[in-house]
Amino acid sequence: MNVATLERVIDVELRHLAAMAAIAEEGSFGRAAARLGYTQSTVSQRIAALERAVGGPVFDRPGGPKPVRLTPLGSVVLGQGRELLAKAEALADAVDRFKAGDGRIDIGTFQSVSNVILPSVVRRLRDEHPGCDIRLSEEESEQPRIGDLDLLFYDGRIDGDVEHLKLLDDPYLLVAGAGTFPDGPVPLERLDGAPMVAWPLTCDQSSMEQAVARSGVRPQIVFRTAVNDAVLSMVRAGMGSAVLPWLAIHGPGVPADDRLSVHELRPSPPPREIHLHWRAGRTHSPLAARAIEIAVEVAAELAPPPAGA
Amino acid sequence: MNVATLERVIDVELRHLAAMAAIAEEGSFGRAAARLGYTQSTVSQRIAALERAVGGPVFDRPGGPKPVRLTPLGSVVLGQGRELLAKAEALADAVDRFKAGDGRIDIGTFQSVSNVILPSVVRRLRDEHPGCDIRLSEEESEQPRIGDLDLLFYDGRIDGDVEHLKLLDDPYLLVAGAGTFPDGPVPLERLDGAPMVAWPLTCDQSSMEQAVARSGVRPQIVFRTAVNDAVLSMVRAGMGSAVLPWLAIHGPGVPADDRLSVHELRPSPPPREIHLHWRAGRTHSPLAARAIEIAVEVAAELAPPPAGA
DNA sequence: GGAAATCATCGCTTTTCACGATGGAGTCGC
DNA sequence: GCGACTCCATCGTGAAAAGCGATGATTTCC
Repeated sequence: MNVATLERVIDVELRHLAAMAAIAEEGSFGRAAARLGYTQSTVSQRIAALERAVGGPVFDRPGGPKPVRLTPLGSVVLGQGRELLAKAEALADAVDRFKAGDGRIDIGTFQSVSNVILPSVVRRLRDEHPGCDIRLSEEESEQPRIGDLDLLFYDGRIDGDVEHLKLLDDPYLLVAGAGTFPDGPVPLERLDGAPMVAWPLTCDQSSMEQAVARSGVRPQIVFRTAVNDAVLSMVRAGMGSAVLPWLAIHGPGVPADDRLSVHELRPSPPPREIHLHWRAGRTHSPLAARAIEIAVEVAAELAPPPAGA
Repeated sequence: MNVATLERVIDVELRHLAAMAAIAEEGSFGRAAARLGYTQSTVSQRIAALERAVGGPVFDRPGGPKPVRLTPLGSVVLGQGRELLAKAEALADAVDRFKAGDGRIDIGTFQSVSNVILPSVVRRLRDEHPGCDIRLSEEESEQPRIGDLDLLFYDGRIDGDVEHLKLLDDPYLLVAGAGTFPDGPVPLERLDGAPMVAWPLTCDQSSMEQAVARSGVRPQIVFRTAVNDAVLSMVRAGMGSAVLPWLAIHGPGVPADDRLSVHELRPSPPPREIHLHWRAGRTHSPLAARAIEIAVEVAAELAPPPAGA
């Protein structure tokens, strides 16, 4: 009960308890040693160390072929020790599961930007790791924050300590009601003063409109909505044309529609870049690492956006 | 995920986890080291060992004055690790409590033999160790078994692998209705053919009666009951006399009674010996060790039985 | 760009671990 | 009884690890 003893108690080690449990089950130091793959003398010393740590004998050794038996102190130690060993095994299991790719991943996405990529990523990730816990969050704030997210899809730069990977260039195209413009590329200046439908000024939309404005072209924005289908419907209805990224027009989930015609712009505004972000200097979980790989694959598999064509 | 890794996971040690927890709380290897009383290089190596064991980094070290941060793997390990540390602390507490004398003790007693000693023992033990868990069992079988009992009071020999300690000699005395015999010692042969009340033939009763019989004296047993008060009442009622141990007559709880007279017998049968038994070769719990001491004290404090007087 | 803070690494000493061999203690069978 | 057997403790040895102090590399802040 002195101080030395109290300090000693924390010196119990998992090996000691494992040896003790094996002995209690086998009834013999030697058999326990064989089971654990050690020699008898090693096991004997481990128990001696354990007994030093707890401050008293944990086994009575009758000698001869009689099995050793727990002392009352030994019962206390082993009772708690088994729980400790169970927790240790739980830790090992948790680590293994983690390394197998189970676990949780938090992915952020903003606006409807990444909705053509993220579903495929999620589907493949779930297929590979059925036990994983994928959480998506779509913050609608102007300035996205990476916060505690593992990964963040966004089409612009994030401030803060962030690394990023460009998934793809998504060029802007002009969508107009069929017959509004002749087939083929449309000169950008044709949009000056033209009625247009557009997304709100978030994400890359501002950059694109600023680029257009720098060319001296000032379209007349007659309606803004974040709902992509609404934009296309308005174009169909003749309310105006729209400049939209390739993915928003040809992406999965956008049906072909012969009431619309799509044109390149000359000169073309700089394409929207879709990036995948994560906090700098952070080690990825296997799940996050795989998610990045999958995102790259998915981006590459999308029909290659007409780079300069 | 290979075999080597799997084997490694059980190599996590409590010190590694303690270091990890301290670092996670302090945000720095160096401060954690100071808190734990080690040097920074030692803590650094402990974490390196832990990372080897779990197969990956548990902290991201941004470098410079930025605090280190858990990796996803680190979160998993620390989450489980804290539980492990809590269990280890629980083990230490349990050991300390055990050594302080808390815990459980199983005491066996048989017949009413020890009922004058045991209550005092229990009272003193509870006073010293309020948290202790004292369990008494009174088996009524002919042959007492020590089983899993820590201590067993009995007035005879126990077979099996048992050590014992003689608490006291309890001499037999003759109890008769006042006036049945003249004051002073009574010759044993006066009991030949005399009506007598007696205990059942358990414990030392058989030995005593056999000893009497070997002297050629054959009393007439007119009633047997294990209830001591009933024996005395029958003697008072004139049904006969009785040969009872000193404790059964003068023990606590037996009121003085001038309708009874007590005599020594000449020759006196061998005294009943009250023993305390425990399984041979077993280490006692502190509680059991103290109980033995107390039992000896209590036995000594009983008014000394008239040895030969 | 320099100062400060932080963790990793190296060389070194001390302690611990694990082994094989030996010895002492107890049990069982003849 | 008396040897054969089984069991655990201990000793000596070599390898591994813990712990320390000093040094170095990297990053942040001023």
